Amino acid sequence: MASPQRKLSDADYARLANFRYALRRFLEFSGNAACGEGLTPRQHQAMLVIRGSDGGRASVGRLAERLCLKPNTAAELAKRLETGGWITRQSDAGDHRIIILKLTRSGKRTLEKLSHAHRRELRQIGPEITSLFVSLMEDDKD
Amino acid sequence: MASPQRKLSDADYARLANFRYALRRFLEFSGNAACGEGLTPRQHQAMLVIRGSDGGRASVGRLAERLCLKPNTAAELAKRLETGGWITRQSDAGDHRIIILKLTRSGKRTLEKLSHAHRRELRQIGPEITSLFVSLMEDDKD
DNA sequence: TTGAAATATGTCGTAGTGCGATATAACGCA
DNA sequence: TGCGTTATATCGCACTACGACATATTTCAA
Repeated sequence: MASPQRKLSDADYARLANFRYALRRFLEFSGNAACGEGLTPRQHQAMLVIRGSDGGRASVGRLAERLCLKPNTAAELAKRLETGGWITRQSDAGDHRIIILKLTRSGKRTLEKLSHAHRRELRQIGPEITSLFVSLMEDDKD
Repeated sequence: MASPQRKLSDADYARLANFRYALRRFLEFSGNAACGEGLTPRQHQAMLVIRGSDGGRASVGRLAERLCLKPNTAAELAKRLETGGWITRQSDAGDHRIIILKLTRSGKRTLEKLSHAHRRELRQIGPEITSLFVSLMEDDKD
C-alpha cells in the first residue's frame, strides 16, 4: 500500500493533468453551447441552479452559494439575467428581504435546449471521466 | 426507452445542477489550495500541464491547447510564471520559434504539495462524482 | 536560392467578471 | 422601541482572456 506522502510519479502527474484537461474540455463545450444561445457561461449556470432548485425558484443567496460566488456578485448576475429577459425577480411574500428568481418562458425554452445538449455530452464523456477517477483512486503501479 | 428529445423532468435538472455544483466545489477547493501557495488557479493548472507533459516540459502552444486558451494568453501566463520563479523559459534547440517551459526546483516542490492535496480531495469526491455520472447515464425513472 | 505562406510566440488595448467595501432595507428578539 | 443580523444592491478596482496586430523563424515550391 502506498503511503499518502510517497513521491508522486510521472504517471501520477499525467493522470491529474489528464483529468483537469477532460474537465476543461467539458467546461469549454458548455461555455460554447451557452454562448450559442446568447448567454454567458455564468448566466447559463445560474439558470440551471434556478431550474434545479425546489419549485424551480431560488433566492439570490442560494444562487450565490450554489455558484460559489459572493452574494453581491450573484445579485449582479441576477440583474443581468432579468435585463436579458431570462428570469423574473420578485420579492418573497413572507420575507421582503429575499428576492425570488424564476425562469421566464423563453428562459425555460433555452435552458431545456442547452440541458439536452449537456446530457448528451456528459453521456459521451462519462466513461472517460469515470475511468480517470478509477485510475486516480488506485495506488500507483509504476 | 426514453427518447432523446423527451421533456426533461425536475429530477433531470436537479441532477445536472448537482453535478455542476460538485464540479464547482472541486474547482473552488483547487483554487483555494493554489492561492494558499501564492499561485493563481491558472498558474497552478499551467504548472500541472508542464509537469504532466512528456519529459516534464511543454511549449507555450501545448500550454494553450491543454488549458483551452488562446496562444497569446498562454504566453502571458508563462511570462508571469517565470517572473514568479516557478518556471524557466528557454528556446528550443531544434526550432527557435518554440519556447520550452520547465518547472524550477521551487515550482516542483510547490506543485508536489498541491498535487498531494488534490489527489486526496479527488479520492474523497470520486464516489460522489461517479454516482452522479451513473445517474446521468440512466433513463429518467420518474 | 529566394520569397511567400505558415507557424510560434509576444505586445497592447479592451471588455467582462468577481470581489471588497459599503449602503439600504427588512427581519427578529430583548 | 432599538439594536444586531440577514438579504440584497451599488460602486470602484483588479485581474484575466481575448482580438488585433507585430515579430521571428521555419518550410516549401518555383
